[in-house]
Amino acid sequence: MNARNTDTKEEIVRIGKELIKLYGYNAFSYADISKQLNIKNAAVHYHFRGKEDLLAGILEDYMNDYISLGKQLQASGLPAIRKLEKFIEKYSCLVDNKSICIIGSVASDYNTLPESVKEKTTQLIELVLSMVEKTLQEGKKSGELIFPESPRTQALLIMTNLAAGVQLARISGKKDYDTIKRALIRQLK
Amino acid sequence: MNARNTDTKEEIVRIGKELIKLYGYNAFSYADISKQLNIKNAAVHYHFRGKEDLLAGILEDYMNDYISLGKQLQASGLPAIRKLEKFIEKYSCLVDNKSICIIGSVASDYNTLPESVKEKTTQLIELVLSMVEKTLQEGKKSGELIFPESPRTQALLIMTNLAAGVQLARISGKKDYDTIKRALIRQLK
DNA sequence: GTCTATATGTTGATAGAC
DNA sequence: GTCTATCAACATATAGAC
Repeated sequence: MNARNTDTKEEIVRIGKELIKLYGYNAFSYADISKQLNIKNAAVHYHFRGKEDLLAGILEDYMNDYISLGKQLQASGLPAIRKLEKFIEKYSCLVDNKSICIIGSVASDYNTLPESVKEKTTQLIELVLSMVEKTLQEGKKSGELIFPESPRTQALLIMTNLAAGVQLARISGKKDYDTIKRALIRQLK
Repeated sequence: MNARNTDTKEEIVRIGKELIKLYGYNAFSYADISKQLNIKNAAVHYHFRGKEDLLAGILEDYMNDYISLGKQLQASGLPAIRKLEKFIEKYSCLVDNKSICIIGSVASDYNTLPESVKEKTTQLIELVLSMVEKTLQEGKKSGELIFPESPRTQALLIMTNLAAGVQLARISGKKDYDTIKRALIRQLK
């Protein structure tokens, strides 16, 4: 049963991650998750005592994802612009799935999030921002990338373009997102 | 009673606008509104049959706000950069009130919004985007503003910087938002 | 015309069955 | 250890009182 437990718990997190990007923290319920797993909604409480514990689990899983992506890009030896393009590609996928990024999702719902997880959202954002910042720094140093702002500021600009870009795309369509994406990359060379 | 009716209805919209920027459409309830007005939650249903009707009212009110702002700026005769700064100032106020912009709010909740209002969100975004676009165009023509992209693309970049900027500010603080704001203005000259 | 008492459904969560 | 029957609280919404 231990194997199955682990499976169920992982499945809950996987579905939770999908739902929070599709609907936001407040707009999905344990029932939405349990239905997909053919169990009762209350069963989710066994794996995650309350919804805020699930949210903490979801955020931790995202942090692991980004740490993993960072290591992968680091090991790839790709030029900085390619690393950034790989990163941006993740956002393009979100658009195709009618989803927004986890950062925009928790930021939009921030005032309603349980206190216990607010610190984790800060950590997640810092993690992602510093990833982008480092890659920009690297590209600037090698002369591969040219941009007027500091790497930190440029990272903020890029991240906000992407985060709100995927949000906008839900309403005004993928065309606007693609416009933003292309302009973004163009401005780095 | 007619005067009082109008008052109550206007008050409901005013409070609704605050709440949707603070918590999002799904995270506020008729009870949150009725408490502030010292009436019962069900009384709100008299003025707005259902929550989606209230949302429609809120969005229409925002459209009037932006049309009004547009006319005001147009009549001001200010240089384009000043007009944009006035526009950006609205976003700085949002940060101080721990709020996000209506566009980011409805975009984040878009997948859960009633079908009847989705078209209105598109109209609202188009309205705001075209306002910014026109001002950019005007500044470019007069040589006052210098930017590499088309006015439409530049408007998309600015709007996404602002929309996600205020979201980010909730979590990582106003400092990051101010950094974005300054970079934004710097890049137009 | 304006608002309240009440209904109905859904939510997150507890206690306990297997 | 894993999940289900059940609950109390809150959501939106209707019927009807004043």
